[in-house]
Amino acid sequence: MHSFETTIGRLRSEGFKLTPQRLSVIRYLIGNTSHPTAAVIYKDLKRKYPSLSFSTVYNTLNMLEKIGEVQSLHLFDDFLNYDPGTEAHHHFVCRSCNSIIDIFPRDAENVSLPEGDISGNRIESAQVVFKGMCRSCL
Amino acid sequence: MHSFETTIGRLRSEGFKLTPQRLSVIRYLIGNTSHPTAAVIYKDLKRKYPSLSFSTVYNTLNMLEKIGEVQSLHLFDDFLNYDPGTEAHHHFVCRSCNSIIDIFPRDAENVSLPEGDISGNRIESAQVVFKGMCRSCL
DNA sequence: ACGGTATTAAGAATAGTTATTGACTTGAGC
DNA sequence: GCTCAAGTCAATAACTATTCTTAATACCGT
Repeated sequence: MHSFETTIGRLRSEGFKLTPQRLSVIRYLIGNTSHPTAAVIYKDLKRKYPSLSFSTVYNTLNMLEKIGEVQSLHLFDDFLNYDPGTEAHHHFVCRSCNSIIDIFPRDAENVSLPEGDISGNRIESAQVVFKGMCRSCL
Repeated sequence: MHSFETTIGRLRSEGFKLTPQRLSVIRYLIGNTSHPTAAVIYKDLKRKYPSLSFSTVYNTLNMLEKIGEVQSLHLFDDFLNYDPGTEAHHHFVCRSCNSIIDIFPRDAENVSLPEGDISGNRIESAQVVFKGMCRSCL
């Protein structure tokens, strides 16, 4: 996710209106590395915006995903986690505490993935999901 | 997934009964590289077993997953695909035809993943998902 | 073959996400 | 600042893949 200013600039230029609800979701996500679910975002923002509805959270997340400001992650069976990371990166999922940890290329020197094509199929993106025990649970 | 004989031997030794429904799902999956969904398995087997129910397909798949004979894949938003591959491998998903292609280590010499730990987190498994255009759609 | 018990079939239930609806709000042009 | 069309909001209904429930059935050791 880009800076607050850049993000709302992008929304404006895409024709989206800047509502307080949208701005609050954006503010919530910027710099957030916890990969929150829609439910968590809703619960947290509900305190400040008691009239906030679930649909608005989903609508905003889907809008942000469409313009590439957030990414939804299917790491668990029953819900999505939202990741405001823009830079390409991977994820580590702890099987004990279920936390999701970003793994950036600079921390993953041993990760090397092919580019171009593999077995004749053209690669456009690649995502690695590591599973195990996170440093806090070891 | 192992051979038919090995797989039913494992079921037997784990105390599971060998019902025609289970055997039909196992036969359907062995050697199947199409990564079928539960719905597809159900539809296909329904012809031979008109009384087959959806729950039985799910129950059987969950049982097979529990003993490690199949793996469920969360590659799409709304459903799971089942993979009878036992050997560790990765996947390529075509954004055009949505097909899922197995990528085995022998075909992925350029894929190298860390072992042991990453950023202090202990890695127990790793899954790579490539997305792009498959050779048939190029 | 029998009996105990796991499994099945059918349908209801669940839960996360999406769609619908009708009232409201935003913001561009005057 | 005002008006109005376009778009958004909140509430709730709908959707769908998967799981659960329950009574009836079928497997398998004896």
